[in-house]
Amino acid sequence: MSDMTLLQDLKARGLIAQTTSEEELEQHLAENSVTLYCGFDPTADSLHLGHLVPLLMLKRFQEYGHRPIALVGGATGMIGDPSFKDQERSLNSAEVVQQWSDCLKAQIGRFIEFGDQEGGAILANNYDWTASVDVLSFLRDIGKHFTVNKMIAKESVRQRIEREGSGISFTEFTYQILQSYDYQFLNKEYGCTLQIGGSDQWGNITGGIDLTRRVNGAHVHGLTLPLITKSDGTKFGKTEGGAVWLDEKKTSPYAFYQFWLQTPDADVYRFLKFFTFLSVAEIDAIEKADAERQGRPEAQAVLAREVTRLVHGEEGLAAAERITEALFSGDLSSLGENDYAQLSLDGLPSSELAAAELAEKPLTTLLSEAGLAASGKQIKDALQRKAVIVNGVEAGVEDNMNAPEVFGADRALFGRYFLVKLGKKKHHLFVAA
RNA sequence: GGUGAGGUUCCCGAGUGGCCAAAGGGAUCAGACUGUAAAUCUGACGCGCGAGCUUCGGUGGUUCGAAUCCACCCCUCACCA
Repeated sequence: MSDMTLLQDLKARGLIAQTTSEEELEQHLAENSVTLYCGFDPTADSLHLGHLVPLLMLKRFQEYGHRPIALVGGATGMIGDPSFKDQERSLNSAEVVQQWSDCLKAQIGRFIEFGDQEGGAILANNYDWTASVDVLSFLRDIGKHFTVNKMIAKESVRQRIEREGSGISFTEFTYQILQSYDYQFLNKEYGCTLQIGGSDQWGNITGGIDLTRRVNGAHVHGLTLPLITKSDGTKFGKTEGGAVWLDEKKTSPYAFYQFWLQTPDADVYRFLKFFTFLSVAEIDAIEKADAERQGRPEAQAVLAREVTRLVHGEEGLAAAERITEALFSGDLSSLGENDYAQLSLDGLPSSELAAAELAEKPLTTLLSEAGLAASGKQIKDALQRKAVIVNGVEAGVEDNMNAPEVFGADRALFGRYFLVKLGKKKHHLFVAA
């Protein structure tokens, strides 16, 4: 850790989009062990990469001696945040939100140190203090402090109000009040004086700051993180299969590792600053070394290693590296029988192969069912381009109806394994039943 | 409740009786080139190995033939009440 202040470090990493008065915040952080919070609404049964930056941000604050509160939005998740969404969202049932909240709680626990010690984090759920508030109290005690004029003026909902072809329900419109109430409550209850969130949360955060001042008479702060963008303009955090999740059951450590390994050069140094705890100086050194070397940069490997370790631990990282080494070294013969069993345990996609089915199933069906492509058409395309390799042997279109031979016992490794490669990066292990 | 504008394949967006599985763009996937990068070029892109099958908010109807015409219904938006 360098002798920079926290804010200076965050700034150097490009992790600050906007803050309330920077001098005041700097001073506040210098003089106190600050209690801060960040909310995570349960919109799925797992957090995904979009949540990682704020999550790590809480950790960064904790490392500087501050106390984070991770807030699970059991209440706000029932309403739906309209901020910069161009469409009204459908509501999830109470049971589902409840269940998702529990999932998030379990995940968040892995990133931050919880407990009673100095700086020990707190895990909260806004459902606990929101659910019991009755409508009249809500309207009189909280709603009275908001003017609709101001609420409408917020950029985060303006487009929904102005834009033709959409609208906003009263329910979603009320979201900002609910979130503001959280801040006010946490300030009163835990002395929380800083809220952080994505840049889309600025409107909600300032709403909470105003409410806290009005109700508690306290001067509190806000800080937002930049939206993570990719240099080519496509959305960050998506792969072919959709979002990259933090839950290892939804995105295996191997897939997670691969995601980072494939980071474009143009983004990788920025991402190192966002997603790892390596110091800015160290990252700059890597960048410099990469620039001087010809060929493949080191940065992606470092990034993949660091982030995978953060999210999946040493074991997850080891598994991911084992598979990567086995599949991309180009040398299948180095793998022993046990290694194949381990591959599937480590999270390489795999499935069983029923010999009886081979005769009637074309490869297109077989491989698309295994998840190597979304449809048989795509498999066909790959076959035509010689992009399907089974245990090192190319399969072409003419083999399509020839599964019994392609997956013949004589071609199996150790009598039962078939490693199928589609394209450069997709692998699947078939095990003869 | 009234008036007007709309609902097209993942997204945007053409298409107003056959030449439409439906232009164009984006996203995505694969090939070449590379470094499991970018850029570029090529191909695919509703489903099906195939014959073929199922789409254009919904349901009926007109027609040899409908995404395109008609009726009713559902939904969205805007303005008015």
